[in-house]
Amino acid sequence: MSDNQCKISEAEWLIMDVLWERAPQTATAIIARLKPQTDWSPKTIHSLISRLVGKEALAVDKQSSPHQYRPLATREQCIREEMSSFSRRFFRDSSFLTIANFLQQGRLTAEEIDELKQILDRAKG
Amino acid sequence: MSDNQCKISEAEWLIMDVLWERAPQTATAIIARLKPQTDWSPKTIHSLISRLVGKEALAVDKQSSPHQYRPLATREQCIREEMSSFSRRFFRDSSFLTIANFLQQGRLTAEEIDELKQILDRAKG
DNA sequence: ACGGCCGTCCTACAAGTGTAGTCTATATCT
DNA sequence: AGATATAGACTACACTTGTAGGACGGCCGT
Repeated sequence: MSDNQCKISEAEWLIMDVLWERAPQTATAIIARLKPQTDWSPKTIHSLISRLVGKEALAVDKQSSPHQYRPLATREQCIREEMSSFSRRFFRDSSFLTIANFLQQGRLTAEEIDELKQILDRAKG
Repeated sequence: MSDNQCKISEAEWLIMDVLWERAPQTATAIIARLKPQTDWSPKTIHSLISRLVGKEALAVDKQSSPHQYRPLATREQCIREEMSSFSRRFFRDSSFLTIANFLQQGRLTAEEIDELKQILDRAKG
């Protein structure tokens, strides 16, 4: 049971995204960065940051003042977990079914379709 | 804002899946069906069913006794909502990015790859 | 040096979720 | 018919999530 279960909530992802973009950053910087896309009070953002530290998704550098925050996992790792869990919940863990369904619902340009086919070819080789 | 926001939780999805497989069914039948895959008490399942009725994901036929339950939306509709929300949260609503990422992480057989390419071809035509 | 604003740590509180128990009427077995 | 099991409505309770507020102690500007 070596966890590694990030379990980052929807609101918390916004914080993580800011820090995945650039790290480390202070709370104030994160607040400034999120100002345009959310209407959260700075207090709310502080709370979310604390929770993320609590669930060990973020590390704090308490030496520097104000504290600096930094993600403990890469976005890729966390995304991978989310994708796995999504496949498991909705498509009985079948990558094929998952992708086929996204393909059928997706709005894709001709260029994107070509690019996806190239990815598929590389996957085969 | 005509909702249609199913917002079916993870545990509730198991109930829905049973009824999407076959409907209508009684609580007892659902409980029996879920017996192998969960260790839920029958009470728990009754609770989940009630909540689903409450959020209008299930309809009840109160004429028959015991009551018969039936989904109010198709699995396809609900899955579509989940897929949209997943794309939005993790891939800035880009179908392309979503699919490309699933492709890169997916374990696919050669046959599945070919089939996906066919889907892509049909999508282009 | 003082008044404010901000950083940190705590606390709050409602809604949603997982997981069940109580109570009452009804249906079933013997 | 009496004993027993079940359904269905309601209640319970801890944990997570969204969304803050309060207290206290520094740093910044005047």
